[in-house]
Amino acid sequence: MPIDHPPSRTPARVKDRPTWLISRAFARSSGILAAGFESYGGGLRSYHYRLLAALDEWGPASQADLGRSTGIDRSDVTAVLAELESRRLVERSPDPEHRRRKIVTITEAGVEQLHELDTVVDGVQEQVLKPLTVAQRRQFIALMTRLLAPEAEPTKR
Amino acid sequence: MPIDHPPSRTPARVKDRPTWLISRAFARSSGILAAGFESYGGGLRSYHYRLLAALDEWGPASQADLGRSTGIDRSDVTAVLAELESRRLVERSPDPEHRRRKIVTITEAGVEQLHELDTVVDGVQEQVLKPLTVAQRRQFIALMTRLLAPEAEPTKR
DNA sequence: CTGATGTCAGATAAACTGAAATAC
DNA sequence: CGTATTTCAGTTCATCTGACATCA
Repeated sequence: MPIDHPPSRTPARVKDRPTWLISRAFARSSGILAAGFESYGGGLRSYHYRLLAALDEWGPASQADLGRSTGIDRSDVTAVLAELESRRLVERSPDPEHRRRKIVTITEAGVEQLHELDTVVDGVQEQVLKPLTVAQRRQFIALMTRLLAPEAEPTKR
Repeated sequence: MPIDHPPSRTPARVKDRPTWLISRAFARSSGILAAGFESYGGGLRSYHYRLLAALDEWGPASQADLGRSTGIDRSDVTAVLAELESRRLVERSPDPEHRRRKIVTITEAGVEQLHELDTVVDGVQEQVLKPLTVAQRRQFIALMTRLLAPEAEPTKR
């Protein structure tokens, strides 16, 4: 019984289970994204971008709060923030009210870096969403946002 | 300037760049999915499922073809297939016409296993898509499918 | 020779786990 | 004491890279 698997297609059973579509879409877009960041250079990656974006949008925060707002594990927040700090893109200072806690602030340089990364991400965006019309992109974003609504959130393994 | 980061929300700048929404959605759904597979036990994971599904839907194929049709790298196909074969879920026999090539076939047991994994994935599905209505799910699948259309495919890092 | 195939050894990014020290 | 925060060490899964021998 010969053989003629279609080139990179998703089986119907998998198509009926959009979890897999998300996963495939992620593989594609995160590959392109990683390539974008890497070719931009500087060794910054998606975690860095997410943290800078959160700090820029919502202002200073403790590391634990950053973890909660970005969905990044605290232990990873610590590590990535240390990298950002060594590049002077953020500053960490102890909270006077809770000396254990550290308050993280984005610097001027951090804001600039964020804007540059924005252009990288925008380029990736264009590639990934190319197959969709403008209206479809709007729909897509709306649906994705709904999927990620906090009420639906409890993820825990 | 005090601090009150919202719990697990996506910054607006990131929201305007749906690449990130895909990535977050993936993190959530793949976490739930991994949990589903793990609690089902047996040590099978997403690659195993993808390969079994492709074999079930499109029939026997060479390993290279499997890699192309599923989007899994051929080196990973080799490894995962070896695991599947040791569980007698697939069989590999040399292609008489190309002695280098191996023809992979799903076994009876493999088909059964696949059906059981389907129920696991269906459960995950329900959780992940809970926030969407039936009509929205249809839309969502359509958009995702379009995003993954083969014409849009060339991914290479 | 070219090009496809299967295999191996290894690297990476994102996510997660568990434990510990510190502070409230 | 219990609880929250930061940090460290280590693991997993999916993915990708480079190399190599085999063969059409």
